[in-house]
Amino acid sequence: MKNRLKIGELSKESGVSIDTIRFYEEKGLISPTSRSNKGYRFYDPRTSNALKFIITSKELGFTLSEIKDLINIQVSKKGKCSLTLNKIKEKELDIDKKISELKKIKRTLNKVSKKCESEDSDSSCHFLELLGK
Amino acid sequence: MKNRLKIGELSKESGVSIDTIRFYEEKGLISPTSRSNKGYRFYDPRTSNALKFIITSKELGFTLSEIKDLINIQVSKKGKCSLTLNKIKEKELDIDKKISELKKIKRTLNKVSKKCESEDSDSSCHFLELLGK
DNA sequence: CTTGAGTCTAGACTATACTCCATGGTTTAT
DNA sequence: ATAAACCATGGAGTATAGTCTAGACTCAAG
Repeated sequence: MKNRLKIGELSKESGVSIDTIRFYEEKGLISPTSRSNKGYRFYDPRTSNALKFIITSKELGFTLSEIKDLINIQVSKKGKCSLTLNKIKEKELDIDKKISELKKIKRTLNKVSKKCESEDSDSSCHFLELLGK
Repeated sequence: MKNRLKIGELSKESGVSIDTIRFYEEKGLISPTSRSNKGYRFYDPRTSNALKFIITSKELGFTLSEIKDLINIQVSKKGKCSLTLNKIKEKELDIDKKISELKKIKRTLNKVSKKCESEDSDSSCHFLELLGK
């Protein structure tokens, strides 16, 4: 495994387009570890994991700006994190909320399936009516 | 409680702006149950729940088009759902995936907190390096 | 019965997150 | 050494999801 990748190689590794990689750099989410003397970007292969994390997080409803905050969390010496512990706890609560909302939607989908599979189903019954019941 | 709301009342109930309500109507997510003879929209108060569901779902990373699909799931007679059972099962799997990704991020945040709180924390340690470990 | 708040449509404008050129320099394989 | 493939910058264009404005109509309270 190469220890540094050009942008096209990183793109293939991660599945993220070259344009998008440069766009994320502009937005401060990732950056090349160095540049060639002619300006070519060189990346640490682990940047591919960072890109996959970005894609996943986007699918979970985080904005690029929120993802940037997550990526930039750094453990600092003597228990003083750059992003304070309180902010981290806040993010954890956000995530708990998301998980419980997803579970609610899942329960509703499950109720719909069950009703659909049963014989006594009722044509007037609607997703929203089952939600939260 | 009134049994029909004008758009401004629905907006106050739901916390969603009038413009956005009309925008969601244009996109087929919601609609007024009737109109006055002069064209004023009248809503069932339950539309407020639909709007709240839209907002929550957006925060979970669903697009308006996906939310529209969810809202329009209808249980139909004799076990034949308009959105087939297979599609519903697919959605359930999507949701399971989301939940497990969220749990992974939460575990990582938790590791960061723990490391920050402990004395042996290491200034070079980074969110992404803790992710997935 | 007027006046201010609420509503209508249509269309322009904005933010976020890309995506696609154009133009020009660089690397690499033959 | 030269063509094909790759990379750079800058700027224009697109999709999604709103948000705002203009100009006109309607409703409700004093």
